[in-house]
Amino acid sequence: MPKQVDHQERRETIARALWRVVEQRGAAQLTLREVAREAGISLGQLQHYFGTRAELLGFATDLAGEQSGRRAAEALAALGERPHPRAVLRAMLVELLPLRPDSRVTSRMSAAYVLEALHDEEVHARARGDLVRGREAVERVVRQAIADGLVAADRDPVVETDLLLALTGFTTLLELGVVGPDAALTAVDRHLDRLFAGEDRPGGEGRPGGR
Amino acid sequence: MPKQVDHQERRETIARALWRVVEQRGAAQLTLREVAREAGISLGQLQHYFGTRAELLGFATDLAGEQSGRRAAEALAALGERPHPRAVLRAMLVELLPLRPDSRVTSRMSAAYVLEALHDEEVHARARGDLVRGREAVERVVRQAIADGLVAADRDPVVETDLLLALTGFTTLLELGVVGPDAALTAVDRHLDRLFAGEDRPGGEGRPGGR
DNA sequence: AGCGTTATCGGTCGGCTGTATTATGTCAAG
DNA sequence: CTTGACATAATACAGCCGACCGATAACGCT
Repeated sequence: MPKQVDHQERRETIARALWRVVEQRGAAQLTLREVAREAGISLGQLQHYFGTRAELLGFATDLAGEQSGRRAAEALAALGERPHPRAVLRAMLVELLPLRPDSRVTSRMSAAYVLEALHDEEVHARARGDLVRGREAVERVVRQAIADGLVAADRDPVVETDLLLALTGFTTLLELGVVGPDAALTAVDRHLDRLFAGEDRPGGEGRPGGR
Repeated sequence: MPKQVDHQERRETIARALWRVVEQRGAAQLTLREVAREAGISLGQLQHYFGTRAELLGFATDLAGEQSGRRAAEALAALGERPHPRAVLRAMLVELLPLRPDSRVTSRMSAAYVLEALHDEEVHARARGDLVRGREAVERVVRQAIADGLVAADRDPVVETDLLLALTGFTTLLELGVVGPDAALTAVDRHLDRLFAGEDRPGGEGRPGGR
């Protein structure tokens, strides 16, 4: 069946098989043969589309990044024309947390990616660049919210941005089942409550949510 | 020199060599031969003390956990007889973040550990158990602080505990150099400020700290 | 002094890895 | 119908892995 084949589509199929391997079997089992088996193709065929292992890894991580970005953009678009900054920040955070299958895959991919980045100069630079860019996007929203009077003026935008990004620490807690999705979302909402509350509602209504 | 040898000490020496390998070369390079080279011993000798790779890994991670716990206990002891709960929580959080060489090692160890835990039933149970126990310790401090009136009574101890633990999300930001140690500490302090401030000081004095 | 125990080493084994090479099959254009 | 480019498969290969083994030597004890 070697009729002309859509290379890009083939490569994406293989990359998705790689994601499944990483998610289900772990980064240690990430071998060319395992990916080929998961994709239902032969090793030789895989190598026909990716000459080297590094090329496959780069393509798969890039695709995961794009996919994650696309989902974030869709979530933001669903918020309407001029969404409340609080909703924007919430959507960004929710997308980063492994709450739904889609974001769980990319979350695990980037976890393995970060771990490798600690010992690879080039990967480190790319991972750092991605994160810095994300940070800037969050900080812009925070600054605008302060300028619009939605967040108290004495809040330091740098500190608030850092605290928001640090909430991705829920990832570990969620993956290990220490907290449930509802508890994580409740905590995120409380944090956003306080960020946007000025001083009128420092606490919360106290719904019984949690864990 | 086969004079009688302190087995426990030998095993700890080897475990520390393993830590160095994980920290400097990465979890992917974690092989028996590499550890033996780092420890300056032969592969055969290493296997004399650890019959299997899994045994070595278990011992090394256990030791890392104990070490981390010991450092946390020391930090707490240094706070004096009846320390302020705020200082207790701060010390716990600081110990979890990769700010000093010691805690950076254990931080990376546990990062690799968590990543493997996602696909290994037994490792998952142990990692989860450790984290759950840590969570309970934090929640006890939070509840006591509320009972003592140091934290506003309308704060949900579960939510506050989750938010505190989520601050470990700074780990990734720190390791990739997206934020500096000073920025992370500033943000942690601000969060604790607000937790212990009731409603009199919802903001902060606004020192120029950061990044 | 002699013997059992412990420590250390080097080598070997089967297995798995990423990569490369070769062979076979399939299609479209000249 | 031939030719050549593409698709797929099968296999080879060199390297590293964890596990295992036997030889050797230094001690502790009797």
